[in-house]
Amino acid sequence: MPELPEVESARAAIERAGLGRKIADVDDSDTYECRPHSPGEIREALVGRRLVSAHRQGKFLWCETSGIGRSRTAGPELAIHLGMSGRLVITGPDGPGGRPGTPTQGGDYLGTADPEGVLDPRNPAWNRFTLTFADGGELRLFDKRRLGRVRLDPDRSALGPDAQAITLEQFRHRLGRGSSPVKARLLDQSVVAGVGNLLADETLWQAGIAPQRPADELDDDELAALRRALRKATRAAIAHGGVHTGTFIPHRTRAGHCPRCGAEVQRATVGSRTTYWCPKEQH
DNA sequence: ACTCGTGTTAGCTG
DNA sequence: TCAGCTAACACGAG
Repeated sequence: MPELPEVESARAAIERAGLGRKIADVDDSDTYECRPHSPGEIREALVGRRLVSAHRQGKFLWCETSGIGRSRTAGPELAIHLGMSGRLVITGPDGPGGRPGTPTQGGDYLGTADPEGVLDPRNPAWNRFTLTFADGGELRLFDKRRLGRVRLDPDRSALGPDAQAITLEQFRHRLGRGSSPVKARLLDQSVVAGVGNLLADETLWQAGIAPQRPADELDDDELAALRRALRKATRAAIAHGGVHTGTFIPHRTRAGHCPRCGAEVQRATVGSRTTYWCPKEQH
């Protein structure tokens, strides 16, 4: 279930296994995830091109594409947002014939085990978008809940600096403004890109700051501590393969206890999202 | 059986 | 302009 770390691993997988392969066909018939493009529009734009680079800003992922044939004119950017339930599946040149869950030559199935075989490309149920490469392999967006998005030439102008790359000065100016709860600021992708609900709770817990504090009441030291905690939590989550590996996240349950002081964690809605925090350590 | 939710966005209201 | 809420998406978990 994607937060920033899963998006980064998807980006790295495209870089490792998806670049340079010629696009022979595109299934963009899901009018919801490919909206506002009409069916066939993305296929028309991409057939004959290759993905040449993969980028990420927060939870937003996009690829640059090549010209067609010897043309040096670059193609459109292809953006893929995983939403809340999307996963990328990249298969190797031996394509759909590979056994489900088994890495195929030259590519791999992303994510972990697939005992039910739902990632098998022959199971069409939740495949929302597919690039078929000339070598027979595929890059697919697999998304049960249909919250993902695919689009050409995305507008990134409203996206804030990436959570890992944001400078202290940027962070102070963007985050420490407004009367909203500081957690709402953290979750606002136009303020800082990449923080989801779980990562926000982990970060606030690490920094010892209560989620409902008005953002403009935080002093410089608290904002610095918050940024430090954000970068640390993000880095750790990427290194360990997901935000679930955080210290506080496993204790985000009813009757959960703070892993440091043992106090019972509080639960409330902050910034329209379910929020857990330690009332003893977060102020 | 029923409620809730790791994300985003459009649209509305104050 | 800012801030906050709701619906939509569609399924799994508890």
